Amino acid sequence: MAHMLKRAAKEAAPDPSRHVLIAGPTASGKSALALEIAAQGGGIVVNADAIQVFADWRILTARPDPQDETRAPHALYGHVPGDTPYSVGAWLRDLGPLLAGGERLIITGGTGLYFAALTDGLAEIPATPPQIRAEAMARLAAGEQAAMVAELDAPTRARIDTANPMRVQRAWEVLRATGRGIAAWQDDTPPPILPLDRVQPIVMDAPKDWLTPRIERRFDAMLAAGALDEARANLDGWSPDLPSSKAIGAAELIAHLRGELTLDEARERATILTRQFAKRQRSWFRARMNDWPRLCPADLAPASAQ
RNA sequence: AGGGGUAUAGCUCAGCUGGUAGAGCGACGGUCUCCAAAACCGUAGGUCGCGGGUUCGAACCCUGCUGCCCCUG
Repeated sequence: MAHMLKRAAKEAAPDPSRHVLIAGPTASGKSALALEIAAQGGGIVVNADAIQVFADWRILTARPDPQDETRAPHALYGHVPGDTPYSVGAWLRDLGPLLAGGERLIITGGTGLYFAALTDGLAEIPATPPQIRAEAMARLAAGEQAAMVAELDAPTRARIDTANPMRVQRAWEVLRATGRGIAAWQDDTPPPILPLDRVQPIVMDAPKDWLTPRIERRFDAMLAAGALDEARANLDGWSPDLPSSKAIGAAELIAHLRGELTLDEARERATILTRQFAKRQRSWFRARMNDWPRLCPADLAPASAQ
């Protein structure tokens, strides 16, 4: 099996001078492939996952472990405190110095939006002042979504999903903070930092029936690796509003420690959420990365491996 | 064994005085240019435990049976 991985790495990323992009759903074996590619051609493994950037919940978010980190340099993993807001824009900015460093990057993760920002570009919109975002969230909480939609400029209103509070909030705060509609900003999106034709992209095409049991096994492996101790360490002062609290399973493990869920219930809930998340990832990859070379991880990893 | 209760979607349950069924969760599909492991949209699925009866018409009323729960022995 290991030689299958070696061969796949060689075929997927034959040019050691070019950056590699590895996208794939959770638990699809991206990290193993990234490490193999690094072993063959060198490079820094760079995180492209919105939640693995956070320092807390290392085990639960399946970040590379210390042993993995001895096999290749890693970047943008766990470099943000769990209570600090983060976003695609922040990630692109963090990526800048790495790209300027000249070393080959192996950008690996499951956040489709991050890859889209990288290969398609991201509108350069000034950061929203915290007070304006707070106002937007307060109005949404007050049930004023329809009114906020009505306040948007027409092009933006036509473009965004007005039923989606997150999108309404974003569009509203951009208009409010900059005086210009988000649609106009997006129309001025600069060229991408890494056009697809300058990198070696790979998307893991993991069959659902192969992935589901892996997701379940991985959650048990996380528990065995100390996920509950991690939850215990995060218990004091934990809040669902913290940026890192979006890690799947965090709320469930905390609830279990508080005696609100049995461990089995927490496990059941967390694995369901993970499967649903993987489905959303596959939707994105199918729709937006159709032109990326596909790699079926079922062909190169033994079913028992995690 | 006797008394009482209950049986409706994969799961938990709604369904007023009879007009052939709904929700939440799950499942499945999709959307998404700055909270994206987020948020949102859509679809499917039920011989209403089984049989008989009353009625123009039964998930609902009557009756027999079966399963489960509680109480008493």
